[in-house]
Amino acid sequence: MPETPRRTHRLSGSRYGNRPTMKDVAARAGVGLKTVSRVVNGEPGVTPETERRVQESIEALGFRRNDSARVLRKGRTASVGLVLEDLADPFYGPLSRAVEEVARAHGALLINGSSAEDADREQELVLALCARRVDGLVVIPAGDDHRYLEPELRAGVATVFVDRPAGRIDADVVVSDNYGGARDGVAHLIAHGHRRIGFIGDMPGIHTASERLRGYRAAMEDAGIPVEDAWMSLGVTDPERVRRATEEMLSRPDPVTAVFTGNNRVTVTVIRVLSERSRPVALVGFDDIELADLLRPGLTVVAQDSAALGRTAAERLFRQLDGTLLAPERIELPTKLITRGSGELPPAD
Amino acid sequence: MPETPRRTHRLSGSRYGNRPTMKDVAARAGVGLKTVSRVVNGEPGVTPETERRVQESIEALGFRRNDSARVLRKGRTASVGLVLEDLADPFYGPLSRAVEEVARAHGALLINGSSAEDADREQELVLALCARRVDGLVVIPAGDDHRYLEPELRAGVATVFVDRPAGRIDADVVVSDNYGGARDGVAHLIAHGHRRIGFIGDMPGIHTASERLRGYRAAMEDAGIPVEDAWMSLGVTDPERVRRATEEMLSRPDPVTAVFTGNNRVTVTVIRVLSERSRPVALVGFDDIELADLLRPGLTVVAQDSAALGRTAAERLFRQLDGTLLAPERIELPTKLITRGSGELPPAD
DNA sequence: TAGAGCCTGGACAACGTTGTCAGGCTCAGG
DNA sequence: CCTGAGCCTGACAACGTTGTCCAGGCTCTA
Repeated sequence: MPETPRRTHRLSGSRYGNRPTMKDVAARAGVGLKTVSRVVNGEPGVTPETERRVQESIEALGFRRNDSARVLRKGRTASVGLVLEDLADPFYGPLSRAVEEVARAHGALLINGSSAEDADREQELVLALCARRVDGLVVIPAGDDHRYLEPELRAGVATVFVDRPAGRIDADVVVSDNYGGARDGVAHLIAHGHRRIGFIGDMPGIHTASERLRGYRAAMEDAGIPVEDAWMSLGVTDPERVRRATEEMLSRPDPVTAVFTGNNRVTVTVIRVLSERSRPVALVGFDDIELADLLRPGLTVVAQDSAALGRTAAERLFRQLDGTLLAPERIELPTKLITRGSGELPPAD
Repeated sequence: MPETPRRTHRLSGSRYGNRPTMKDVAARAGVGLKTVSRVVNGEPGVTPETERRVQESIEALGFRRNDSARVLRKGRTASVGLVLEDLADPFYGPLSRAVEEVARAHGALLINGSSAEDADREQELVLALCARRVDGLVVIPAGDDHRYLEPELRAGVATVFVDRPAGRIDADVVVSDNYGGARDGVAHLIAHGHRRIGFIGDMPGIHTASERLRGYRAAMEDAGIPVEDAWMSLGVTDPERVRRATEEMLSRPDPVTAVFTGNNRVTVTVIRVLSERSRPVALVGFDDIELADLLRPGLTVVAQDSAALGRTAAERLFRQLDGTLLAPERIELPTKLITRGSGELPPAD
């Protein structure tokens, strides 16, 4: 990481960090160093009069305790790290916020970083957080090998993986029921008379994607419908390619009459494609989308509760820190089918 | 803040934080402490052979440098703080991500917190970040008095306010052209023949809200249209009340034929109300919304570029840290009118 | 009035790292 | 063989805080 060595000063001559310390406060108040510490931390054993003098001194100097030093001494940082894929994705906003709320309730701050779906960057971020000695880590994995975390786990850094399981280590995991959700969603389409159903999802290397694909296959098999390869498009996620994939499925001599989309980004693009066509095509998407109810037809989705994922993970994290928790566990949260119209369209054969 | 005093241990007897230090690494490798430091920091002056031994030792022990100690020594934390209103709001996701990207380019981590639109909580968060000695702060203000930051500014903590100006202190500010954007949006409605135009926005105490209201009034005045009080609904933001306010405007003997909404949350609710009515009502909203193009009619908006706000602020922050920057400045980013249909509906008189 | 016990305050070490500085080694040149 | 230059290496202090421990002064009682 690039350092910034040179630094001209914004203020006259004073060094950066030339901030008042407890020593300065003590000198000004005419008390000992430790007395200031006691006042700052609300410890007992200080006369009201002394306390007043110290407080006045703190105000006057604009003193703020240096938590780096405190952490060094105490061993706990009262901060937790969150590594996710992309904060700008509407799926992660509520998740992050939920983690933050739980952290706040435990008096901890949240440091977060986006891995941009890159395993190396994930590791770099996680290790940077560990170097800062966060008390705990919530990780939405990008990579599939997390053995690099072994020393941290051994050292007692609380760790919870969310949305996707950890790779090659034994750790707490909180995930949605991707398999069951997808199966239900596809079964819903089948129940409305569809037999030729397309699936557009992410690379099967991604755990959530492969689980959803598995759910799709299971629903089809349950209904005794053989799946044709041409109905599935995997690893396709950028808008242009999703568009092409969708159009191909719809232009076959035997076109699909319904589509199941594997995540919110894919869903959005497919909606665009379908909205340009006259023949109605049924659609169920994985992940809810804002305004889904305002589309015509309304969008039927398999919704996962991203805030609940974050909350559950964070609560588990702090239970690890309490020592309340023993063995790593895998928690699966249910998904919910929300019908709004697009999934209930009959096949246009 | 509540501390968690008790703590049972996850691992056998070892204290938490009983992690290897440079001293341990040094002992195992049979070298001096400082030599380890040199290897860890890539400083020159270490024999390849010595370096190898040290590296081996680091691997074996799972050593990670303790950045708290490092920070204490060096004075810089290589982290910046971001305080915003609510990470779960789609407006802030891209903003936060943009700040993170710039920080990353400068080798810094991002710590963020949500103020939940509460001035006390904002201050609490900001001071917590200062206690951690973040190098810089990006703040989306909830409160309107930031004099509590004076000691930090004096101490050289880089600070940039975004989206709304700072209160009672002199600091860098990056905002959208709320006034101009609203004026353009309303003028757009007027240009399409509307004269009775409603405005639904947040409390005028919020800077962005009052600026947008000012823009509304200006556009009306420019067109020589006297504004009636009943056309304006201020400080109304929760869905139920927005709904009522909208319905009242539309049910008057002289109903409004168009509505200008002051932020994305209001817009969404108004869309819902309008979609239930048969008579078409024109709508222009402040802030873009995902899928706005898929609605029928498409939603016309005054869009601000939240990522650009974040990027601009963060870049300015690091220029402060470079010492490149001198006087605090106010930067205004333009907004963009995106026409998609709802704003071009003619008045249904 | 003296002694016991309590309350307040402060001196000191320690946390893990980095900057400074000096010592020891090697090697070339005289 | 000696000297000096140059390269590695490590001892030590310092960063700002908190935990431990002790001293001094006070109050209260016998």
